Amino acid sequence: MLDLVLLRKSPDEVKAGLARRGVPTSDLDELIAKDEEHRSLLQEAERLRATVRELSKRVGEARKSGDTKAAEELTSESRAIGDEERRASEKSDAAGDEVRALLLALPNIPSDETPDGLSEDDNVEMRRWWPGMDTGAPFPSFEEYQKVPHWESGEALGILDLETGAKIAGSMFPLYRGDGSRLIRALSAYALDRHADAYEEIRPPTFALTETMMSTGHLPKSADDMYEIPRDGLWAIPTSEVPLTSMKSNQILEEAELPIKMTAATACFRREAGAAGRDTRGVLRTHEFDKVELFAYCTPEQAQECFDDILARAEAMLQSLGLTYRLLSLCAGDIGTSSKRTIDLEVFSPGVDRWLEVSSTSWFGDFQARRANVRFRRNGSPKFVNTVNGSALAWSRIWIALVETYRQMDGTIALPAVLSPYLGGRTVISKR
RNA sequence: GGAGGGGUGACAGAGCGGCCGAAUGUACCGGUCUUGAAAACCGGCGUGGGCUUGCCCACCGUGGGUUCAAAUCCCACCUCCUCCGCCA
Repeated sequence: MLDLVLLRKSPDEVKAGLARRGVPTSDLDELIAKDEEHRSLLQEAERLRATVRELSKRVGEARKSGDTKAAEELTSESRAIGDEERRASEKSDAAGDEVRALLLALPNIPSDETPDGLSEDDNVEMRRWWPGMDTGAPFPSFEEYQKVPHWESGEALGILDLETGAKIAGSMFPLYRGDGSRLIRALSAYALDRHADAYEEIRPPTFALTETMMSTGHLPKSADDMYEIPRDGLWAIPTSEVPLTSMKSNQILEEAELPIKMTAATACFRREAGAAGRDTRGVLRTHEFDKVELFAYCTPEQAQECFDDILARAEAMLQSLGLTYRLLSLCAGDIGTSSKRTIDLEVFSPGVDRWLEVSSTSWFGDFQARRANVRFRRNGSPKFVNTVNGSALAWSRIWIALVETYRQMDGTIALPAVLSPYLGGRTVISKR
């Protein structure tokens, strides 16, 4: 949520910032007008309420001194003003709700580093990494036996069974089996262990209340992209960013506690309503996937360090797995609603011959903290914290890259040695 | 799922419908005393909002209701604890 005070003080700055994401100036003018209306209604309601309180106090005094007649007069006067106050409050509250709804619908202001542009075509590739790059090796040219899409090799090896997944839950709900399943589990364990030095491991609930979904900015905007359980007022989380961001909601932290860094491995659920029919092969895009998230509550001054650390960890994991990837700086029109700045990591998949998003690191400023009401005490007065998060990493697409990149001529898959401790000492997946 | 008991400021813990934004204690901040510290003593100490900066308004789990007036009474819900039942 944007700072309403900032909008009042420097409307032009806010307008210019949001224009970069395609938000029309008229939206902000509407909000400013509604805010002014709300405040004048509020003043009127508060003035009446103060009168009622004053009169009520005098009723008590009159009663105590035995002046029944005065008490009755004051009571009826107060009653009349009370009715007036009720009507004024209703108007004021209604205007306040409208202000809140308008404010909630607005996205965050992109940071200065965020490149201009309105669609993903305007994202900026920052750099690429591939195994051996440091020692001068050229960008990898993959062998023919690596250029087999994972849905073919996965089915052949018996580690991926999309048909059965679809039978159980519908299409785009994958079913991994045998070593394919174990690989997912290994990746989560490997990641959590790597981050354990600085990030507290959390196993949060998989579902979250509507209010919780609001705090990250997933609601009200992206309701169609999420699975809802209306009977219980719950939503399946699209990322563990949701529960993690709300862990300290409505709390005032001590500045000395910050930054608070946490990591979580959870399933993530996405309806992919806007992407229906796209990337339907294999596990390129699925309704459910496992992901390890890195998250930090921090001061504004710490945000850059936290952002850099999360990005560095995501990159280090990709490098340790020997996968080719690139960094994309998302443009103003492509960053998420709540984000000020986002860098995506895309892994190269030789079988599909495409770059696949496997990580997204974002700085949110105080946008989410304002919604979740997470503050810290500085010089005695509370301020909103900053939130930063990023995936390290999303496994279904890492699974793709591993299965394709490490496919051998004989059709087996020889995985990197770092995973060996998590795969019972083995690194080769072959047909069983 | 059933029965009972709780949810008040950073924490603990009071609070006959009006004098309660809320006693008291602890913690915290400032001061006195002290070579220094501790102790003692004195003072301060919630959050948010509005405007004419001095005042006004809101907040005692959440949402309704009763009343001239609600932390206090009524209803619903959430949540925690104890006991019973069921259960991975």
